[in-house]
Amino acid sequence: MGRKPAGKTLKHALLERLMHYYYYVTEKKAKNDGDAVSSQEIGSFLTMDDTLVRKDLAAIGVRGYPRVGFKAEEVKDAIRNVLGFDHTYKAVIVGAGRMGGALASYTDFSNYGLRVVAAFDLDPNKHGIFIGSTSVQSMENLEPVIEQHNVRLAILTVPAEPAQAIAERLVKAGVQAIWNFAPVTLTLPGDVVVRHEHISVGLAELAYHLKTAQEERLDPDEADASPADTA
Amino acid sequence: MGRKPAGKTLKHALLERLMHYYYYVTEKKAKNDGDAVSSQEIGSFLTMDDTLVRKDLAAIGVRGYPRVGFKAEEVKDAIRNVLGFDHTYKAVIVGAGRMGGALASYTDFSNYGLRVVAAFDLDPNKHGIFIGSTSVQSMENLEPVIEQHNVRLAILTVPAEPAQAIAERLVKAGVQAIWNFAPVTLTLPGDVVVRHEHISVGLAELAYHLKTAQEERLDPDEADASPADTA
DNA sequence: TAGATTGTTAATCGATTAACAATC
DNA sequence: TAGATTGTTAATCGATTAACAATC
Repeated sequence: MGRKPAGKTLKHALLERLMHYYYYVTEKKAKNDGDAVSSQEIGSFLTMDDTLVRKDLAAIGVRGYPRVGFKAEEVKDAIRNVLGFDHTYKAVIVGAGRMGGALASYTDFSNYGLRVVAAFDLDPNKHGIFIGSTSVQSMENLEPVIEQHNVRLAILTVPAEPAQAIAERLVKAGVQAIWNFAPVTLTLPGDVVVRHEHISVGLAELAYHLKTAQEERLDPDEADASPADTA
Repeated sequence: MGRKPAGKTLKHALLERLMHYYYYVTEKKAKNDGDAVSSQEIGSFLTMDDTLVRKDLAAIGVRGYPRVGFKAEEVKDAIRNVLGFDHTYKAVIVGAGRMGGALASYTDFSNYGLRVVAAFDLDPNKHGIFIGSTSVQSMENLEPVIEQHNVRLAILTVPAEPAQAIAERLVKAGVQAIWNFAPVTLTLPGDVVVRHEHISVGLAELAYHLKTAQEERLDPDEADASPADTA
């Protein structure tokens, strides 16, 4: 499973919160709404404790100013820095379906350093068409392109069935991180970073909350009952 | 902010784990790979403790069989049941861009009870085109359609700028849950369920891990140093 | 039966929050 | 200065894991 890094690695939840701070500060700057933010301001916007905001910012080395707050610019820079937005990450997209196309065209990603250098699809009918600004190639070229461009990141937007096999091929060719949109859980060596973007999880969660809200409306006093059917 | 439900509501992390279990059992059944699963088997596949798996399943009312494990079918049914996959959730999509199109065409969602009844876009040029199996309508029809179909769920795939205003319009028209793909954090009344699908968070996280891995390779002994620049 | 696996209580761990002193 | 806000230590809370008895 590869050795664990020495406890330095920032945790998922923290990274996610940092992104929320980043959005907030960026929007604030766009609105020209002063150049200082207080931890309380961020906290109440995101409905979280202001102490946690201060801790998080301290963890990435941002210092605040008593009586003033944090400089928006400094917060932004520190997050960019820690998350590596100023590096450029070359990536390939495998799977030129609608999701692949949507991601390839998402220009916003370039703000975060992503540069899609090639796209591939199993289906020969797709070869030559453009998604984003790259044309789709045959899977035969996968390994040569990855090696030539020294690509370390792959975006996987194929159907469930071929996903595992393609992921293994990507890793063998040198890819170190996979952003997986296929609805399967990939099994890969421990030193490969995998992010499962199981989009249905979001849907399931919303559906669950809708259902729960409705049931509470129907019988408000059952709110404490076991979630399983009583039958 | 609306009253808090009485502690019954399942937590985000648990729901996410349930989905992973669901994928696993579903794939296992597809492979015709026996009809019992042990907590250990699931745990080692997902690299998590088997006790947690048992706790989670207990929490949704599934009982295992000593010496056997859990019946795959029962696990699947319980999860479907708790997450409400057998309900049908009518939804509208607002924003017929690429992401909207990709989601509208994602037939997999029907497994989870989603039924897209209409799609809207601000751009008149898009009106009449099809995404998935629904044609795109003018935003003028938003409120009437929501009311007529009694829609409670909206998928928001518009750009950042109009997102907040449209979300408010949706809520006013009766929508109770919003699945937000716009890269902004929406501010809405506390009884509206919002799921922010900030796709860039995934990218940021991968980029961060890639960067960290690379730095460790460059100077393996600095692995404990402060994440902030030393300069 | 013996042995594997569940179910559950108790112990541990980590993350969040509360309290408050330090700072400008 | 007085007062607002940070920075940090200590207390709390909740989630995960360890241990082990119950079960078939």
